[in-house]
Amino acid sequence: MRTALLIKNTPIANFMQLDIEFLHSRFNGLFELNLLKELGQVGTYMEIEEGHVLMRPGAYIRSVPIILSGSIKILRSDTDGREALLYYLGGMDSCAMSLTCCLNRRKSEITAVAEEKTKLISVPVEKVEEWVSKYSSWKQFVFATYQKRFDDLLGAIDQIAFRKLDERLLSLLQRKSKQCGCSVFTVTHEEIAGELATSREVISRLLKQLEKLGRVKLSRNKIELM
Amino acid sequence: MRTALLIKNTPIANFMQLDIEFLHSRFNGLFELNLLKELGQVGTYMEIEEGHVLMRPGAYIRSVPIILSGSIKILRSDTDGREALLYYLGGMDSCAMSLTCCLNRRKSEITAVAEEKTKLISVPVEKVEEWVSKYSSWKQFVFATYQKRFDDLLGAIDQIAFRKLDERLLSLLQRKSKQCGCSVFTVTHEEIAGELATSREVISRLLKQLEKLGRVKLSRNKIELM
DNA sequence: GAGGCTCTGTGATAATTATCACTTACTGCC
DNA sequence: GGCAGTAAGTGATAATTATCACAGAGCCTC
Repeated sequence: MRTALLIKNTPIANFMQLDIEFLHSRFNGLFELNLLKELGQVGTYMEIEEGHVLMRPGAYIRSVPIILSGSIKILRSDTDGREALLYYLGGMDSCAMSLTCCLNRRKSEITAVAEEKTKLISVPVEKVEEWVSKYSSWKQFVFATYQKRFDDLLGAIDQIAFRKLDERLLSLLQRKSKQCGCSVFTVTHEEIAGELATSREVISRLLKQLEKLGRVKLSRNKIELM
Repeated sequence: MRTALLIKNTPIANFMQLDIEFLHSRFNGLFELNLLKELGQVGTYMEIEEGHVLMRPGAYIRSVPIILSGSIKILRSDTDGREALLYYLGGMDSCAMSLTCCLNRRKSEITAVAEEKTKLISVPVEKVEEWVSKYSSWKQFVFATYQKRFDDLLGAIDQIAFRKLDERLLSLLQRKSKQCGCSVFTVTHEEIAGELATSREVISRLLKQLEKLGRVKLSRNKIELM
């Protein structure tokens, strides 16, 4: 069963207006003042619950997110339901896929899921394009986003192409631990299997192996990294 | 031995000045006239022999190529010499990695090899950046390049993460056949193994299997796709 | 036509990963 | 406490991929 994500499709909470002080404190230095003003007018603040699916393959994308806090994981899905983790989006990150899709009016080719409670600003597609010409800081931001995601994808390919599953598993656990800022985190073997494009049994076994080596401690829905 | 590529490092031939008529015929509609003029002044025309290595991991990149004809394959290498094909660059394509590196003065993280005799224009790094602000057609070109390479990488991940080696092999052969425009092409099992991040023996066996199925015909340095 | 080089074929075997079919464990809820 | 539902553990077995160790084939050169 790879549809575990789908049933956690909890609603988005806390829409609110963006005031300029808030934006200024967050984006000062990154975006110019006029851009911040426009962002305040047309951007939408959102809080996304953990597990919420922000984007699915085939869906049209009408906005680009800028993550303020929390994290979003981006997965690639193939036709028969298998998945692979591409990368995480964290603070001040944005999504290259949504940029591409917005700028070209294309459908999403990835899945985006909130890994934890996440706060973000959503920018409507028309502005994404308009601002590229209008604000040099936005143009820089868009370039930087492409570059970061490109690097992330190269990293994903390194893992998938060159590393064995046990190594990939360990580095995924380390990333998750880093992300939540503590050594113990909530995750099922099934979910990990999805991110590493393999099956649950395989992950269960590898985890048991790691536990025997004293690298992790396992319990239901939870993994502690030693 | 994965260094087969290195020994084919034949020199670049035929530097020449670019005249405006030539550029116009190639880029008409894509680039505006003033950009074409500048391109003629600072761009360098090159013909690259098959097998020439244009770029290696760790090298600084001082120019961005625009491919006029032929094709370049882009490989990712890991620390212990293994390689994986990322994508091909063909007509009017450019390389996102070199853009990223140029714009950030970073070192290359990929290998680029001419798959066949290739003609290209090389644009110096300073201009790449300058033109993004100066010419909207260049900005569009850079965006489009990022987007295309991003898609290519997603495609590479699909193959590596979700497909079995025999399928990947077959689709690689099909791509090569398409590239050279004919059903028979020159390649060694070793080279294919490098592109698919596996070993020569594995490829030899899979090819034999395909031959038994009547999908290919094998001979030394050559594969014919049925 | 005899070496020498690279490329290819292949047996034997191991390591890794995948699948099937269960069992067992944990949690929440009535 | 009993039941339902999800998560995790595990044996058996298969499929896939990797490695090692050669043998033979094709081709170039002297």
